[in-house]
Amino acid sequence: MPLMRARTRSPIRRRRAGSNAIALSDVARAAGVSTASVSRALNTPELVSENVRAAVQAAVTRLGYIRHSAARALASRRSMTIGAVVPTIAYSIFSAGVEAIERRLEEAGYALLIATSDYSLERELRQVRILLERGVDGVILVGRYHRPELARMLQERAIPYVCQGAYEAEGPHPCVGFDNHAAMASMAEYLLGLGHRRIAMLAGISADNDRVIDRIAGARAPLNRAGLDFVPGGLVESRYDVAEARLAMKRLLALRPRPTALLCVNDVLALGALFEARAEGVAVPAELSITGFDDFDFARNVEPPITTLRVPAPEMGRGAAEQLLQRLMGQSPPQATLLPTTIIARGTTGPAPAG
Amino acid sequence: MPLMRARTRSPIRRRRAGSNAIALSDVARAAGVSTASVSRALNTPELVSENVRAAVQAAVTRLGYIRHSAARALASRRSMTIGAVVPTIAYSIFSAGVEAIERRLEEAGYALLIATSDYSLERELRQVRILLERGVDGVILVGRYHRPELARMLQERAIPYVCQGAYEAEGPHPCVGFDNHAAMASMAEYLLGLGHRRIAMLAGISADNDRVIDRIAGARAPLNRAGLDFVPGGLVESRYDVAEARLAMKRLLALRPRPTALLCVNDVLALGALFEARAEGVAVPAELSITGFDDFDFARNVEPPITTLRVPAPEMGRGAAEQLLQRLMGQSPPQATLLPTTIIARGTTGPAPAG
DNA sequence: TTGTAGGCGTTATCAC
DNA sequence: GTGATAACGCCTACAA
Repeated sequence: MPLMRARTRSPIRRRRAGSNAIALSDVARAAGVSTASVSRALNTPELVSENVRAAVQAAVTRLGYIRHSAARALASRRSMTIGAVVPTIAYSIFSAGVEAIERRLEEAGYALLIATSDYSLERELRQVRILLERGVDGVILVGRYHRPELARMLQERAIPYVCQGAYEAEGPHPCVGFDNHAAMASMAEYLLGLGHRRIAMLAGISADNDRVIDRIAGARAPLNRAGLDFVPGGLVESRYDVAEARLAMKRLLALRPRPTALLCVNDVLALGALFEARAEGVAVPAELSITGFDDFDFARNVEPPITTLRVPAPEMGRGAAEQLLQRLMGQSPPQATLLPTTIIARGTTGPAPAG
Repeated sequence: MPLMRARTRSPIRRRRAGSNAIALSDVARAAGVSTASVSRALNTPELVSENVRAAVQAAVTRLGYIRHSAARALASRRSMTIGAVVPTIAYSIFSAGVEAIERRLEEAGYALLIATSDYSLERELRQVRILLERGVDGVILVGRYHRPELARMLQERAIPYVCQGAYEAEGPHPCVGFDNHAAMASMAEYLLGLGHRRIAMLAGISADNDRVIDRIAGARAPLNRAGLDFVPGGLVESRYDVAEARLAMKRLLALRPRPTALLCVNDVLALGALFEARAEGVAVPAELSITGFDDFDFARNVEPPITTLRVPAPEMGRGAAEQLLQRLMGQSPPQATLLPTTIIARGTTGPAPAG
């Protein structure tokens, strides 16, 4: 009996440093009930008598007890935490989405761990690994493209996930979003309808980015159907930054003959294009029509207000959270949810100039 | 020996549902070492032999082991998680700060739990309570004003915290930021120096918001020294939203005689003011000078570019994270860190019109 | 409805 | 440098 020996040798009970915080057992003692009852009173009050509930409640407030979620997570095998990986939160479309996710999760008692991928799928994968270490119960991603290991890791651990901001009816990933291809196609058709034939495109960096790729292809489709394409040299990529967009726009404005219309992949790019056009003395929309994408705050307030396409960012965030919560409760929501987008015609577009 | 009895009764070892994931003990078995050695190989590799390190490493990758941070948190009494409460992440100044915080924390192996207060101190307090339940090791807040219970809760649990975006040399809270009063005072002096005497102010909602209050007082100070004040009816509050700012600006433009200069509490408000002025045909800066605050992306790109005051948002975020990390490592960084701001004179300000 | 007690996956203490 | 093994604070199957 080596155990006895050990006990005999060091009769003083071993204690780890710094366990000073009030624990559930302290509440139990104060309330004169068992720890199980305290746990139940806190988590499933309907399973406990009125007396116990009141006593526990009183003890909790008196002692200022705060639950220890690491211990809960360990024992219950659920962390009540969701992870989200977004490209950046510095662009209002994403931050609006994240805020919506957070609000919905908060209602359900979940916390949100946010990580940024900086538009890199490799970094996205690393971030998901970190989120898994953190024991998230579910994951929210952006877009259709992901490293194959990512889904594998998630599926192996049976961690539900939802991709937001894109839509793919038959795709491998659950998603809630809109059809980027169709949306941009409708914008291109709108320009064609205005009589434009010389059309250019200011895109984001397409590497790793399905939304950009879909939007470029979406713009091209109706052009091709009309026997057209972007003007030669008329497809330029730029980071999502007004200053960079202006630089890219410089190149587009140097094309001869100049395009009469420009499709931008988002509103930041459109804003940069608009500023640069104005600085170069190019009249918008008289000489050049410009379209945005997203409908962020400033789109409607610049002069002229930007014609753009409203993207349902908060609805997507809320929808993604909702779908994840349903999965977490064992339900089977639809694999893909399609949200609508609308073209908002404002002041930066007009009929193609004559000639 | 009741234990023996129990064992005899149910000889099959009890197993909780779903403990399917690979645990550290699995790695230990695979590597042929003890769990203690695995733990050491992972956390303090310098304390184990090369052999053990290699064997553990191999087993980890072969099994696809991922650490269980709840268990780590429980055993080590540190969650390696920091909480941050910001008013909103939908405004680029805050999202830039949050991104900077996140980057620095990531380097140090900490995760960031983000919560929003929506500019309410009450909600901020609730969010901190939730963060404490989550077992955060430290907290980052915004501003000087907080509910007294907040600091008490944090101090009771010895959770370090830092307030960001404001500066108070002798204040009760550790902080890293700049002096809102002084910054806005310098802007007011700048306008006085341009000869303006009829000055108005477009402020944010001042309730619960020390930054707004400090900036209003800061603007007033040099005016008062010059025997002036805002023009009657010339102090208006608005939410941080371009549309709302335009509404507020309408009232300011209706004042007679009209102010010749307007101090805005941030760039969003300045942008709204600028748009509204233009819509009303008021020439900026010929008839009216407008100043912003923050220097967000669009400030330099609108036409005319906005005169504003650069706020070191990423530096504050990084600095706050840094200071917290130091506290977590048992160091004692300065209680208050002051960061510089600079006026950036651009196109929305000019000399006061004659007469 | 309530209590008992084992186990969740790690870390850290102790002994070697 | 390494191994054995008590905690860590809570949840929950089971028994009463």
